Amino acid sequence: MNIKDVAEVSGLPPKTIRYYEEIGLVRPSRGGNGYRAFGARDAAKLAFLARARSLGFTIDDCRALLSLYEDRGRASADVKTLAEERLAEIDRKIAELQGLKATLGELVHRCHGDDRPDCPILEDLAGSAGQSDG
Amino acid sequence: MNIKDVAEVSGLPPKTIRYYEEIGLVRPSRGGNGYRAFGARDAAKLAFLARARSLGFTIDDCRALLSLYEDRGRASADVKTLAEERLAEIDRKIAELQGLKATLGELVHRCHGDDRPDCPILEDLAGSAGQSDG
DNA sequence: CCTTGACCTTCCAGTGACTGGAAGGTCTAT
DNA sequence: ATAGACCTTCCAGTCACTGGAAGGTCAAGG
Repeated sequence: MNIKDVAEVSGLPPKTIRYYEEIGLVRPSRGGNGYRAFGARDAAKLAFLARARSLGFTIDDCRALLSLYEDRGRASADVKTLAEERLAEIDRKIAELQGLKATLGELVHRCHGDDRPDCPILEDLAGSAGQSDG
Repeated sequence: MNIKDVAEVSGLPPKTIRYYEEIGLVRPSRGGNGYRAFGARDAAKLAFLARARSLGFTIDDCRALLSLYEDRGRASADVKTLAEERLAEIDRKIAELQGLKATLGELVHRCHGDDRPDCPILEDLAGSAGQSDG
């Protein structure tokens, strides 16, 4: 399999696959012409990576996950721990975004949004300072 | 005001303030010794930037917001539009994270997390491919 | 054999928004 | 004079790619 085929199978762009080789996530063999030659196991690994990345795991997580994935004697607890950490981070981000949404939503709600210059959004951004008209 | 003072007033680290100067967001004057000299208006501008960034506006948004902020004849509708776009993006991100959370949460829930190797999380990541034991 | 065009290769640079660190100048107090 | 806190610039790194240039390879068609 050349890189374009494995890209289609795995759902990752060729550029990303080359990058993953560069950082040591995959190690495809090479043909006599210098082309990368991907086997079914490479393809599976890349699909695994694509899925893990899409679930919000970092590249470092993926590295750990991959070695767990390939370790027949792994403990599922190790995987679960990683996933729980990711979950906690996702929760943190959601909470942060909801805070942002509340603040910004309130500001938008209070702004009449017409052709006059007075605007609660700018007033909030300016805070208590910078109200001079200099 | 030297950079450290304006950093304390605005809540932005000195490095970030230098960066903001580099990209043209602020233009502090300089003393005879080459030190940046920040006035009250610079401080207000930086505080404005800190607040806008913390609300999720990009640097480009901030640029637009700043020029609106300094334009006495602005239309509040322009500000509102920007804020609404940011709000929509926040909503998109929240939805995406909630999807992630649902999927990952379900996987975590189904993983017993003990010292045995079988793990629904890895099975999901692997998808239908790559189930060989080679 | 030659051309076309799709593929492949490597290498370099850029993204966003900083952040860290090195090397060196300035200020203030003692 | 010296210490230490501050300031300056410049370069490199972060994260995970992504774009593009320059050039090599392959398969099909004439």
